[in-house]
Amino acid sequence: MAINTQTAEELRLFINRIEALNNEKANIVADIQEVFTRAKSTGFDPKIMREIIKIRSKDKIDLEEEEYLINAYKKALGMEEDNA
Amino acid sequence: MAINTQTAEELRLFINRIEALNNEKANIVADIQEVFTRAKSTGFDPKIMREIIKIRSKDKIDLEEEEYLINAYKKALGMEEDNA
Amino acid sequence: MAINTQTAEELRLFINRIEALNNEKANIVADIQEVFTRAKSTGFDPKIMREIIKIRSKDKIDLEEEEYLINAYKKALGMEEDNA
Amino acid sequence: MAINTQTAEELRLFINRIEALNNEKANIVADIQEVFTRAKSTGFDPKIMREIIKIRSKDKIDLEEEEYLINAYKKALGMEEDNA
DNA sequence: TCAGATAAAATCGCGC
DNA sequence: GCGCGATTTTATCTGA
Repeated sequence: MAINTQTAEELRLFINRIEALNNEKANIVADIQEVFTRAKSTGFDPKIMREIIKIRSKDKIDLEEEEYLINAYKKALGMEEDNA
Repeated sequence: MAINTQTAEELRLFINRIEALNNEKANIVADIQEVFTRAKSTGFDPKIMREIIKIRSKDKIDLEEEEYLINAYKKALGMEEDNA
Repeated sequence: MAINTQTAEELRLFINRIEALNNEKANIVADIQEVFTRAKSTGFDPKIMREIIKIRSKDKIDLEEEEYLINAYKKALGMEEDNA
Repeated sequence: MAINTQTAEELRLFINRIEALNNEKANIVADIQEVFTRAKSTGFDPKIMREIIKIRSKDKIDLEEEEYLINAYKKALGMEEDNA
């Protein structure tokens, strides 16, 4: 075999570590799913919840820039702007 | 073989027809991609364009309902509503 | 506003074109659905048909992929790749 | 407003929980990144490592899938499935 | 920065 | 009708 024992062992450790972290990640993703499911069964709309979470995670400047662009495009297309 | 010639031929025709339609669909998807790419190189933001297209395809009532919910959730969380 | 008449017209053309292509795509998707429906009423199982279509589209790709993976393994083990 | 104090508190808890889990997830993703970076600086190719990890996670799934596809073919040809 | 790959999210269709 | 699984669409990430 062209690869030496030392190197093979290092690779094995890296791979194992990443696979363990991937498992942890999968567990957390499952937990998140479960919270959304419980929230839904309590009567909350998961889609709106995702919207809220997204808004809270984005900083205000980005949101304003995005909204500004949307309004500019709407106006260019002759659509009415948000006035609400 | 357990399946008769007549049936096999029918299946073959259905499959062929679907595969042809899938090809047409793939071509159209590629065309859409190309338009987005050209729009981008002209200076338009594809993400905002997608937003606009989504807004135009949704009817007004759905949008208002969604916005109403978002504001209700924001208020429940002590976040400020959109007043812009 | 940030978008002048010239630019607004360009944007309008891009959006219109994409919306038209989206409509074409929706029509084709509906056609595909209709073929599946007819096939089903003829006695074929749509799920199995989808499997067959998937297999047929993947067969060629899989062979190439397999060769690629073999080379990846070899490389990871310090063996030389096929260059043929 | 449509959401009373009790309900608002429930919503707040759900959102907080999800945001906390999202943070944990982000930390793990950062850890994974860091392992790849260290492995790369040790001389391993991250792309190949990803391939290996993918292969290892798919190996078992692929075997089950292959068997399933064989049955799909048999069924499509009117032959009986394995029931073992 | 950009295209191509990867992962996440939304949508659709089935069965219970 | 509602969750569940599969497909498709969207967003993020990586390497060139």
